[in-house]
Amino acid sequence: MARDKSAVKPTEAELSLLNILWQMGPATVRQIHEIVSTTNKTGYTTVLKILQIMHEKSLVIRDETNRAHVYAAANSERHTQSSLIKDLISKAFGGSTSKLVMRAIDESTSAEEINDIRQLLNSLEK
Amino acid sequence: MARDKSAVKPTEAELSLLNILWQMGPATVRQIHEIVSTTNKTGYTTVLKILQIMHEKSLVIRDETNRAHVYAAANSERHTQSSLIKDLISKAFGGSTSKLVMRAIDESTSAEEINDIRQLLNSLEK
DNA sequence: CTTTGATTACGATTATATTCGTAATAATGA
DNA sequence: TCATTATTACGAATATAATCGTAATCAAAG
Repeated sequence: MARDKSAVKPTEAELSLLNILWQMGPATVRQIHEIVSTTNKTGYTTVLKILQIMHEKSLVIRDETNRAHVYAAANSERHTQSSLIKDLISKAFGGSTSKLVMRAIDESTSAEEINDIRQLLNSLEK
Repeated sequence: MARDKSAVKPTEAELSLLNILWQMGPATVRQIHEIVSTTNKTGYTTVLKILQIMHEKSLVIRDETNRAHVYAAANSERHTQSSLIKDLISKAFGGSTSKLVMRAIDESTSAEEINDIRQLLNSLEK
């Protein structure tokens, strides 16, 4: 049976490519690899292969019109972030969002970020 | 070179055993397996093997005084939760805690949980 | 002491993730 | 056309994770 698309969790390497795609928008392997190689030594075909696997998993969509295929994230950054958080909340926080938030905020959290969170809470209906 | 202990991230199977250990306190393989088998069909030796690997990684400590070794989590739940969150924040939220909190709170978050979070914010110095 | 049962140790198997070399293919321009 | 270059396709190698069967070991009961 085919795995439910929404249940697909990107691996670490896949997530790093998604981050690039969310930032750049649709891009070729070459463009993506250019960014990747600024921070690590991963080879071109490695990036290509990961993108091909991501395509099989429907984590990215691919425009094959031109010789150099153009890849784009299949899901929004927001959607993916939500699913990663939900996963972590269920596996490490007994399903409690507030416990996660309590752990997320610590001495290293800047006053600015705390303010942002305060404003978010103020803007809630509940 | 040996991997930095604090950098060891439990795998999914390992985290599920840690959850049990945090809840039960120190326990034998048999006790742990008993809990595990209420929710899935994992065999006894599988649980044993994972615990042995966790011991090598220093994710658990082991009391070998008796025939049946007694395992306990090496790090607190709090500490582990913090490190898992920091990891997620850096890999999926560009290092921004407030972005994570914003995604964590959604329509499915209960009013109680929101209140808990409000109280946490009120109790902060910043 | 010896048998029986429980436990740990070990190694093999399977699955997934990551990496990259080489081959095949397509496009370009000389 | 044909050689060169860029790109994708394919398959293999390595690493880690997860699983479990079997062997070795130990302890308790008889």
